[in-house]
Amino acid sequence: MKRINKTRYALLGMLSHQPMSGYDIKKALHMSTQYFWQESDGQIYPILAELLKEKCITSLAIESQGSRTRKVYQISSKGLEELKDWLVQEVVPTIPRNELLLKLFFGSVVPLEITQKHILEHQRQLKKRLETYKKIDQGLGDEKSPYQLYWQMTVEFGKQIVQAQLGWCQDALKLLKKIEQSKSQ
Amino acid sequence: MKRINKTRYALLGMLSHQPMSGYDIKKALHMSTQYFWQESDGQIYPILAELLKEKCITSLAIESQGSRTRKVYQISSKGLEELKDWLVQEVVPTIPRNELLLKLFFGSVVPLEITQKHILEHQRQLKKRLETYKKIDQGLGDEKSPYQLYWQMTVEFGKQIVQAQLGWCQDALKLLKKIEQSKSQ
DNA sequence: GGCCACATGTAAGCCGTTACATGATTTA
DNA sequence: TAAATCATGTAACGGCTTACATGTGGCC
Repeated sequence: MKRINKTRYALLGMLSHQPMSGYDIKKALHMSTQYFWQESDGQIYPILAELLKEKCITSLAIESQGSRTRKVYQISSKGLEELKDWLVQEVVPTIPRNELLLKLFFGSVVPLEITQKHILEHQRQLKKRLETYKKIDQGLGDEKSPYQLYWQMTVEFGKQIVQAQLGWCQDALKLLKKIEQSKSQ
Repeated sequence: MKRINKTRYALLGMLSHQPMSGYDIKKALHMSTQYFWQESDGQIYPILAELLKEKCITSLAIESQGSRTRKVYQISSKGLEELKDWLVQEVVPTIPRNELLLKLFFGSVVPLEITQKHILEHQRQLKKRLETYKKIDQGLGDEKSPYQLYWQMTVEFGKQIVQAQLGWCQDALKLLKKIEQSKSQ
């Protein structure tokens, strides 16, 4: 089974919302999908060039100010078809690696406090993330453009996951404390 | 910042529990960490050889039956130190990509039913996964070896996450149905 | 003047999966 | 006798990150 480059679709997808430059896409991804999809420079620019060559996108404008250029791209009908073809295909399930859980799994090798620290740090980050979600929610406001609704759904997903993890953190910390006490006796 | 090969630590970690062959490790990973850490053949065998050369593990036994050989490895004190060094280091937070959410995010590009189908399929898989967790729980039973407790914690994590996602699936499906009805009027 | 954001790109190189190669043993 | 499991390995290749390279414009 050939692996497909999903970056293509992330780029096409963003351009399906509105014409943008590579830099714009990067920023937009950071704003909206930061917790489930990121792209790096090393991917964005080369693949954008590829898409242009394949006529999946067209160069809408090249704005120049001095030696500073800005290339704005627009999705073409061919690109839109390709995007749709991918969107209707079944999601290929993949198991992401979780380093925290791997360290936890081998927790018996190190002192209990190490695991405790990892969980506390995770908890801290989760709380920060919840704040970000709240800000996004406010930004989304009551507008209901067709794609803001779908955005909202992904944010809701993130919130649920984070809250579940926060719950787990509490339980795990409690359990560790209990073990700690039973050992010190 | 150099990227470090975490497969090393997954292998060392498994060997810290007990001596095993590459094939054993693969099976053990599948049994215990399948939902947050997997390794493929193409990684396991070469890295096992590397670890042996660096004396982080030793070859405990080479059992042969005909032309079928089985190499059992044991972690060395050097390997154990390396494992511990990694375990105490802070977890580097990484955002895993989520293809389901990406397709959802671009949901406005395709008919509503497509998104519905993706979520239903996800729901189906989550339910299957819950069953697996229950089986693992039964297998873990009441034994309390030092590392089974940590295993339990990772299983608990998985269960929480899955349940949160199942809740989200219901909400999302309800929302989609509402939109569907308001459109058909 | 210095820092940050804007803006586009290239190159190196690891990481990891997939497919290939090989063959024995057990089980239905 | 066919299929599944046991068992170890290699090769190809793509994906992706990181670091490098370069320069402008605005703000404090």
